[in-house]
Amino acid sequence: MSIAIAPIAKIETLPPDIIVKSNPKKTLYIQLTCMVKQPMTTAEPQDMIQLPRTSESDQLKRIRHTASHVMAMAVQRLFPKAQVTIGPWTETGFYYDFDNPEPFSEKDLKAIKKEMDKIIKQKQPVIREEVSREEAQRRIKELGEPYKLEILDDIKTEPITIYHLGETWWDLCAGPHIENTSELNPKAIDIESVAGAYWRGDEKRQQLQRIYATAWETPEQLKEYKRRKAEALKRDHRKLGKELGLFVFSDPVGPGLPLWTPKGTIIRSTLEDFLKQEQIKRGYLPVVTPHIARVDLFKVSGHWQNYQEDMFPMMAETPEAAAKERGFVLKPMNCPFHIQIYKNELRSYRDLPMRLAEFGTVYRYEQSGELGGLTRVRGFTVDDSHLFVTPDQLDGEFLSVVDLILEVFNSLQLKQFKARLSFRDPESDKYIGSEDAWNKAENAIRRAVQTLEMDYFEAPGEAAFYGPKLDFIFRDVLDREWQLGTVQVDYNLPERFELEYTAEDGSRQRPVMIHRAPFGSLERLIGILIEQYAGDFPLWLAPIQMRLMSVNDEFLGYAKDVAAQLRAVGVRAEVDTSGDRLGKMIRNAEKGKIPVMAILGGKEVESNSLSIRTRAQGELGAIPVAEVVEKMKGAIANRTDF
RNA sequence: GCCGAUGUAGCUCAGUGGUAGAGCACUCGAUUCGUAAUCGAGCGGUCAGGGGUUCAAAUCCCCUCAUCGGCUCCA
Repeated sequence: MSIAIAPIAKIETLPPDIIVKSNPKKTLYIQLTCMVKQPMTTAEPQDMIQLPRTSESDQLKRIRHTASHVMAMAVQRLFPKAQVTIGPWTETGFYYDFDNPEPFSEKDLKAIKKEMDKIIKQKQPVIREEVSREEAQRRIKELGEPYKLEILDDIKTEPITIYHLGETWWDLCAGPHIENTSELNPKAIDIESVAGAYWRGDEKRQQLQRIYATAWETPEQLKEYKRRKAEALKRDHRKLGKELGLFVFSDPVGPGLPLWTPKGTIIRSTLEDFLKQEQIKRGYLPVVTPHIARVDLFKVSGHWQNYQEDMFPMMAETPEAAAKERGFVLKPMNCPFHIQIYKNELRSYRDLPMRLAEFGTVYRYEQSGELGGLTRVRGFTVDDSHLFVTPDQLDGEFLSVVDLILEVFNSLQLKQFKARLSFRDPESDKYIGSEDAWNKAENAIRRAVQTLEMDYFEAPGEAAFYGPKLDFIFRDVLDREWQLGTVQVDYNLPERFELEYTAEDGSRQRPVMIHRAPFGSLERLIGILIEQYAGDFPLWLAPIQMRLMSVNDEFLGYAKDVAAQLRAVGVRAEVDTSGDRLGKMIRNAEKGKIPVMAILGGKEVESNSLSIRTRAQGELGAIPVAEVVEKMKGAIANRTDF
């Protein structure tokens, strides 16, 4: 079979992520992300000052390596009991992890910065030395720093390089460094924050104190970096969501359980309607399933065994039932429900592919420290669909799902993302199913991204326990990465639930499942969208699309009349009846980020027109009402601007 | 879950042991106004919740809850 894939609109991937994580498991991930096929550039606004990225600037690497040593030296001068561990650069700065009996306070950070400035002024030379493994071990033992011994064990090559800072302080380091601390500018360095971090990223091990800091070539770069950070904070979806009244969290309801206000709900349902339309075009079938089910359902799927800790506790009618694990649970996934619908009838190959789709709300008991805004919540809605396909249909269906997802991103102007092939970790035993099934599934995904000529990277160990995934990763304003869309190939759940269809020759065959969600989570998507648009939703998504303002209340009747005409054709229009002066009404509409404003007075009433002002373009002058109605209708339908 | 910080009116915030404040929002009154803030008055608080110290606690101490920054986790 062949499938038509629409040409993919220009897609920019995020630049490779080279932030070094303390978790050794993630080292591989870091290296692989560097291998994105074509290095892409970030869409930088026309800023006066270009900020270099550490990964692209040898000089910044040197500055940050040395600055981290200066910081570690300062800490050990002020806190003699502090042990040093690792201190890598990141894309925007560097950090250093210390084992200190007491956590560092804000005051300590200031003192550390002062001490750093002192060290820099002392013009300490940075001297590279190569030593043998034995010599390195001897010196570490002399110092009494056990963490360094562990680090040494990880360094596989010889000789071992040591960097000295002045006469007494040194650290294991691969470099490169600058030659003298006098090359650092204290005014281009800043200590930012302190946080706990586990040694080697392992929560069972010692928790260290991580100090985050940043260092630049010039004070101007530091200033610009801080300006951008402050700028980014303004578009934080938690801040904008509150200001624009899109959603709220309420203590009595509980953490991680967002309440959607009317304005936020309009955005939600508009997104839902948009995707439902796309799905109808592609032969999806709508289903609805309940929020709870017997725990047994999730025992068959394996979720109970794998994720019991992360599910809301089971509801049982009696203590006896609870003891026997007989009860109901809030669903953490929709797939077992859709599987039951599939199983309700004996399916023929003629029924396949069968694409069951639902906006299904799931509940997961996320760790308290993980909750945050809309990006990580305990109750969220997945634009979930499960495709039951014959093995022959797998490739074609997979491609058409990815095509849909890219189409969705394109419509939402989500242009920057990374495509991650989340495969199994060959070392781990948490995965169910046969080697053969996994290979088939992983190859299907690889074939798809290669057919589509997408930029992608492979991430071993990131697969779901039942199958590999193609994940679409986006960044928030604080540069944190979040998974939105996902497509998963699954041979295992059909096996566990004993799914079948009757083939052409009359034999019983097992279907393959594709799990897919373009949005991933409606909550997370809207969080990302708010930040992406900085609250300025495109016209078709804007909760209020037009506000009409009368220069005085003499013409309110006309305003209400026109608003009714607009609403009659599906435009979300409203009238400002506050009685405020025009300037104030405009200010309020601008602050509310309403895309189109219509001002009217005697002149407009006389000519049956509206004076249009858009947020994007400002004053457009008087336009006849009929034309405004048509333009609004057209722009909303075509998802364009007024 | 772990480390740290924070929690005062609907919102943004001031108030370091001695009578709870400001701006905006809201309500009322006046103003009828042409492209980002008209003027005036009024309403509004168990200072997150609970316990303790003190003659006296928003303020000091303890516990709980929530939020924020990290770490860990993420079907």
